[in-house]
Amino acid sequence: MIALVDCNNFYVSCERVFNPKLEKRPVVVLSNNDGCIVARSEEAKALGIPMGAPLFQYKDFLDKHHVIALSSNYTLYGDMSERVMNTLAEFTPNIEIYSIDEAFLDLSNIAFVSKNPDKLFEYGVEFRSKVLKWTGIPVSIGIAPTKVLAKVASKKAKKSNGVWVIASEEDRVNALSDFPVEDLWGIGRAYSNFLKRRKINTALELSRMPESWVRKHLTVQGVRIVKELNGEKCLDIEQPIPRKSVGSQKSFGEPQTDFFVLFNALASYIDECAVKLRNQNSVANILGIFVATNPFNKSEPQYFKSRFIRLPVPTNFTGELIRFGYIILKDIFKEGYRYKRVGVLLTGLDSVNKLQYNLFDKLNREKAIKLMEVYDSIRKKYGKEILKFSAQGIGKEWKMKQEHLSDKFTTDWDNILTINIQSKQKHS
DNA sequence: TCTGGGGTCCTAGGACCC
DNA sequence: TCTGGGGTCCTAGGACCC
Repeated sequence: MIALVDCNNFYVSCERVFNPKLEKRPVVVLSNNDGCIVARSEEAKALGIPMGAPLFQYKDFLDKHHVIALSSNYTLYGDMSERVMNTLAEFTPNIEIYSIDEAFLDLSNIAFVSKNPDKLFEYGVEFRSKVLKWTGIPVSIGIAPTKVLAKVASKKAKKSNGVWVIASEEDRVNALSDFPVEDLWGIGRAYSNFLKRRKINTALELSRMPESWVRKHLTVQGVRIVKELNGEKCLDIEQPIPRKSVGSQKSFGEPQTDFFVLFNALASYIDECAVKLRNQNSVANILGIFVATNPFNKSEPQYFKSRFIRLPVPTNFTGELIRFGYIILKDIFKEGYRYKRVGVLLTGLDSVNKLQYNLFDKLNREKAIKLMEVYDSIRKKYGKEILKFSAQGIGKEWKMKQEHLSDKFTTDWDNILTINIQSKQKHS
């Protein structure tokens, strides 16, 4: 059996751990630049605030209903996620961290489960209360024979008491018969529109479609979903593998027109990516850069341009990547546009060990590697702001908007939580 | 005026290799 | 008149996930 553990309203729950005033009140967390609503408490969902709604369209509504809006604090969420995952890993080493707030667990090697196969629900309940106690984060747990069914079970769990088990054939048919097809893992908007046009509305109905039909219209991924819905395992608990690409793109707080402002931002994004490459011992063969205006602003001239190059030597050296980034940006940047975004994508990743050198290489690679080791260790110890490439600049023009940011409670000593105990009783 | 960011997988066509 | 087969890489687009 497989368990899917999914944190409830994760970003909101992280904020609530450190700010109890947010309990039982409608709370939303915003995307970068305070642009869209990307997480909602149950109270906020009950008010009918949709996922992904632009903040400016809902500002009045939020004020009217006293909804608290917070900027996203990824430093905090990342650290809280690690705590949750470490707690899960205490139960079984066979765990796949699927996203910042979700993990699949293989229950087959857990002694209690194999000894008491009929007590999965009780096991889930205990599991859930342990995670809550240890981390402060409420989770939902779905337990089933396949990943897709475990996903279904976890959604069911969210709407009941936090735990849902699909064990028998009867459980399976019951769970799928009223499960909307658009809520299935792997069925997005395009596919669900397509299926509904053909009167396939529930997961059970989809599970009964012939394989050839599914293959034709939903590709092999659809076939896997259907098989898993029928209890046939197609998707394994996966061990972490190195990423195949690393990218970074961010909207500016304000539109930018100056080449060097774009270049400063680009250099910063390249640095972020290069750090990720070094952390997983990868080098990139291909570097891609793009620039874009704001596609929502129909009244302004639009411009989007991207260009990819193959690097002469695969690399993860920030300085070298910035140098090539500059050349590409020079090439694709056009004067006279109000740019909203610049981005970088590094692909064709290889392991450092497979590195092929170039006969005409002028860079002292050994020195570059040592330099980056020092660079990374200093920044790890004293924070990312302590040391930068000059190309990143010191300007704040392009930085994103974060007007309602909470503190880094768990990762910065200066932000550690203080608690004022106020009591009327003197000897409490 | 204001609309996120970081990923994966699949398909299909064309260029090119031997 | 009749013109193969097996493969990779690249690009672009579309779908999906959180």
